[in-house]
Amino acid sequence: MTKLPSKRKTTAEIYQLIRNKITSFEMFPGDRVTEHELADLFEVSRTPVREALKRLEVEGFVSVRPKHGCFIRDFDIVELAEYYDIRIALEQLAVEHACESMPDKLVKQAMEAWDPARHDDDMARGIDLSVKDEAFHIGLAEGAQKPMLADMLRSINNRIRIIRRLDINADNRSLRTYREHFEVLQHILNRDAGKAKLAIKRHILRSRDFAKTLTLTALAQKKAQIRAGNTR
Amino acid sequence: MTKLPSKRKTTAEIYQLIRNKITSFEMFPGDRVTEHELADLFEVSRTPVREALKRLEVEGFVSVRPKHGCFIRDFDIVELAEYYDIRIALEQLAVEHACESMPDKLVKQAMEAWDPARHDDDMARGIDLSVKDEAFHIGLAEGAQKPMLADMLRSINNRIRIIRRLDINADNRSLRTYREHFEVLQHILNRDAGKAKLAIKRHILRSRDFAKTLTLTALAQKKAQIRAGNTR
DNA sequence: CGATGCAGTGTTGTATACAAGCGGTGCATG
DNA sequence: CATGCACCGCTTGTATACAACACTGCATCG
Repeated sequence: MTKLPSKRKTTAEIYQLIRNKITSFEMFPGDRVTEHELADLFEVSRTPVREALKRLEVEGFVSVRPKHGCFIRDFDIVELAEYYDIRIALEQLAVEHACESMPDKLVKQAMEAWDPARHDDDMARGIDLSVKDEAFHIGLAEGAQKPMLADMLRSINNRIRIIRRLDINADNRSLRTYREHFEVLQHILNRDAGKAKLAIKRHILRSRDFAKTLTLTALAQKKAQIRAGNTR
Repeated sequence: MTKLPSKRKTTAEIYQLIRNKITSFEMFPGDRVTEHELADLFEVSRTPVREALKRLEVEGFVSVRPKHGCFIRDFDIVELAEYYDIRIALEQLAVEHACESMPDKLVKQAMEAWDPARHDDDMARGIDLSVKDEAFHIGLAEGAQKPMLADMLRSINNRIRIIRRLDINADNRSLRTYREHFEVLQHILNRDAGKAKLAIKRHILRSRDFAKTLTLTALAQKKAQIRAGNTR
């Protein structure tokens, strides 16, 4: 977040900036913003703001009411659960295909990366676990050579991130993640689709429960904060 | 396609127009178009064309290379198969949830609509089967009260339609569609998730094979046409 | 003869000006 | 006092002008 002497910003940058403002709770669900405000704020014209908002709209971050304004979309925990359900279905499919066609070499590479023995070292080196985690799940679909499936998982992750705004880093669940990922990979290496599918399902279910509680507490905290210092 | 005396067109209309040009093979995969061309063609400014293209890009119809132009996206049959696989996974999920929570009333309504006895009558009345078919599949997810799942199915259908450009109407498979849909609904009414999932899987697999051959022949025909009257 | 620099042209990216539509406010009227 | 209606401001939708950049082709130099 260094503030370089305001060079001309591009649409992609505006998109990121707004997205950050939403996910970091700087803009709260239900808030209304206008294209003009954002344009002034970022010191660009309305055009790139508009394009960024369009993109954010299809991704579900905001909804723009014609001639009226742009609203930060609300979300609910039911929606989150639904997305995790969908993830289970899709990732079981990915794992199944991976058992059939993911090359041993790739599987072994992934196993190295997720060897539980590496956990402490990774943590010490400040690896961003949320990024690594996402790469794992997408990687299964890509390893199975299902690019469209991978795309779809990416877009679901985008939407989940809207809801689950916290990163997975600072929790005590990280070692468990290594173990669970490693287990899935072992089953894939053994070409045991049944076990692999079960393992990935259990893993995602656990992530879901974890994400749910985490989100609820964070949201409650934020709401309390706002209620306390009602400076808007 | 009536050509009203060119009233001012809106972004949504431009979107539809371009989309039609693509799906009807008026623009062929690999073709390059510029925003300016399209703007002139439709007699609007570049702005709405640009927005329409952005939308078409996220939906996979075109890909715009920065500062270079906009290209009609190519596709391949492997991609099609992958989407059908994904559909199987998602629709099995939808059916499973439908068995749990879709109200009897909705199921019976759908059964009425898909009663094989109705087939001839529907055909005589010129019902658009492709629309009705899509409504069935989406309807299962909606009936199970999984709006996000329904959304996802919609977007997959969009992408499948890019590839499978022909409508399902003029074929000899329509009665079979009625029977297969009816069977799925029967299982849902009986709350037999196992059988329902199997039935929907078989149904989609059959659609897939059908779509594949249909697309291949249509594409071949079109290519032959172009090769014959090479008027570009 | 080949490679490389360089300018020209065409395309998208961005800024700005103008049009159109919706909502709210305030006034007039019953 | 309630209600309808007109006007005004604010917001998005569209048009146009300008900027920046990538590719192409040619000329020039090794």
